[in-house]
Amino acid sequence: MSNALEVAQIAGLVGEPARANMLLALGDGRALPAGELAACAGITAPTASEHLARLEQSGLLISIRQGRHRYYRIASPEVATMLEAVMVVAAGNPPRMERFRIDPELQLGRTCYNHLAGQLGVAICDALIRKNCVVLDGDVAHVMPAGLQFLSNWGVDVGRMGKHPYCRTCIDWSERRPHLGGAVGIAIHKRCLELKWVEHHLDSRALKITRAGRLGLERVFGIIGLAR
Amino acid sequence: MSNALEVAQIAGLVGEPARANMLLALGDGRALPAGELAACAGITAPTASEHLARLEQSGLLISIRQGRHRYYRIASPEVATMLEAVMVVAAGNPPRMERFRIDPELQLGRTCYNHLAGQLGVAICDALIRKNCVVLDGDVAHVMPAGLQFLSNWGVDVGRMGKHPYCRTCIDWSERRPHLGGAVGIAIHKRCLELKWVEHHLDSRALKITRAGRLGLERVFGIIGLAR
DNA sequence: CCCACGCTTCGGTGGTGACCGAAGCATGTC
DNA sequence: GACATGCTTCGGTCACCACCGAAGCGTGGG
Repeated sequence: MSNALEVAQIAGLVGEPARANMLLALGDGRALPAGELAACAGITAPTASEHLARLEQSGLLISIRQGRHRYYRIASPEVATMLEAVMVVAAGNPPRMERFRIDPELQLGRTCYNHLAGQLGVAICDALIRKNCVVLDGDVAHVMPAGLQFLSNWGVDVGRMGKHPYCRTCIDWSERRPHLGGAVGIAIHKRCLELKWVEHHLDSRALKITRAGRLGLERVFGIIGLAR
Repeated sequence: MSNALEVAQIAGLVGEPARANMLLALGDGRALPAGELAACAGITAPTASEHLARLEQSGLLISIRQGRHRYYRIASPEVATMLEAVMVVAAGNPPRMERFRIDPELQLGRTCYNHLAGQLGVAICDALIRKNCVVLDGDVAHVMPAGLQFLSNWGVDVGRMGKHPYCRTCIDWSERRPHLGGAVGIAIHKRCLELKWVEHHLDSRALKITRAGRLGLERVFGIIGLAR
């Protein structure tokens, strides 16, 4: 069965402490830069780069370049499922490991390196598409004239951010829907913080949507019914 | 996260072609002896022995000694799930691998090295327990006087099989219920063949239950409602 | 335009582990 | 009791690969 070779290859990628560390660090759906993953694994940048390249080539991770950083994330729900299944076995049946699922705390809103992710990030992205403010095109998003106007009215000056990663889409495996990254995504996040629509919770990733935020999101973006 | 070490250890066990071959060969719930697994993997007995010992020690496989053979099988549904999850990733998303589930052909009845397994094996074991013919005790089964009588009436002389592996229980991960192995299990299988209650199907593992078999199983054992 | 920073590529080193042959042990068979 | 069979243990060999330092490349900031 030549199949066993492929199985062994995939499992072998996970079967190395440094790589396992990196994969587990990405387990909550975040995208992390190579350098940080190297630190997680306790190895130097060259070694990490080698590992990450192999993980990407084999389809376990995907990466996007953003400036001089390169963000890696889990490639698909299938990969997440596999990692979870390995964790279940690794934990031994009795102790009954906590699952490799996204923390409920993070499900609603979280930051994905400076921009909004989770259900909130997806909802905002959807709203902007519905309003013809942005148009998705692969992994980039084009901000339409209506979008410039809309965001400007809301207090985000998108006009004078000339840098390359203008507006990108970003998908993590836990939500299978895109949210907005890039400079525009970062600006939206910043504005939400200014308006106190969201506030950072516990650690720096989880976001709490405030009462004002719920009202504002409904009034400005037409977003209703976000899970509590 | 020390957890990553354990994850890597488990995944690393699968991440070796020889071991992956052996695990996949056991994927349909059978129990196979070490020598046969060595052949599956294309390695010599010493190497296979080493691998199998590690797989058992880590809880991926369990083994029973039976005479001078040692039968290995998948230790738990969790392990099977993990292997399946790895196969899904290994196959790449597009080709959509056939699942690591028991062949439906084998679900109803199959042989587990000379004795009956699958739903049929479990049903017979249940019936004998219900009739107070056997009592399970860990991985051995005691045949009660009523059982000697019952089996003798049915045409199986259990009295003069004095060998060690008299009657054992055997659980494969696909059915989570025991069936009978050992000399008694083998004799039952043999008698079913003599009576033409079952016949071998396609390859040598899948069993077909004949019309006479359904009638007989109901009349003698009180077994009804086996899936078609 | 130059420097700082993050990532990648390149060689070279060291340790781990897969593998086998030979010998040993247990079990079943004649 | 002697032999065959199946598995295990033991040593030794070899290949692979994780790892790092140094150098190279591209991007962003001053």
